[in-house]
Amino acid sequence: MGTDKVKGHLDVLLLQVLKDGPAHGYSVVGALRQRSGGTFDLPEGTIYPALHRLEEARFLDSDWELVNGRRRKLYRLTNSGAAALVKERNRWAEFVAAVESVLAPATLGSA
Amino acid sequence: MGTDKVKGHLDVLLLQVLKDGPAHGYSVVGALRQRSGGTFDLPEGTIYPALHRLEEARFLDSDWELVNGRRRKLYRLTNSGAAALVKERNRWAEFVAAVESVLAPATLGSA
DNA sequence: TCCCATACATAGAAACTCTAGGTATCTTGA
DNA sequence: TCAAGATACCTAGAGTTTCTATGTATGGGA
Repeated sequence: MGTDKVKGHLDVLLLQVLKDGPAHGYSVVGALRQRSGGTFDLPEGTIYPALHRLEEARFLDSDWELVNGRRRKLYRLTNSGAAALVKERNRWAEFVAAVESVLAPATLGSA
Repeated sequence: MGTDKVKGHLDVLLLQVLKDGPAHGYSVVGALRQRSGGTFDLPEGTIYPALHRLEEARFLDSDWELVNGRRRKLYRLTNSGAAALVKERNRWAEFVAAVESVLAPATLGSA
């Protein structure tokens, strides 16, 4: 059915998590789950393509790591990614404000 | 490019607007624009199919009106639609809380 | 008379996320 | 030892939503 939990806001979430420190994809899944209190329990099939997309947009770059015989792709926020994060956070704030003002009862008078 | 302003939250918005009084599609466009302070300036191609979808889900029902020689389809919230609105508003609140907690800086300690 | 606002509608494109698979390594426990 | 589960990566295709583009029709104002 496509539950669609993040509703088009994945990018801000990923950029923010990576702003708080470099991380690899699999750990980002856990970070989002923890930081959202379990609400964002996203499948890997959501995270990996999104990270690729952000890397291609130059908002992230990456290096391969080898830890205990397992390879990891460590992502880091670029300067351009940090700028994008600021922009995306502003968009988010605007978006919330707009929805909230629609959800506010009309009877109170909008003026 | 697909600006995609409402990001999967159109339904709450429509249900709320119609909860505040019956309305026809074209006027809903204006209502959303006004109540969102111009942020949600949605094309008719977004609104009409969404209203059809909500009507098919029994959250709305409608009657044709004739006003000044122009026909209008007046939509009304059903009881089931009112219940859906409550549920959707709760979802929205949860969603905002989850995003905000991810956007809060990790350095403050999540515990 | 022509254009704009009003008022409806749909088809197809585009974007995003999820489902569902696949590979490989390390650890733990039976 | 061997199976299972956690770790860690990946992609193709489906599904949903929203937008673009287009079409029809009426009423009013310049």
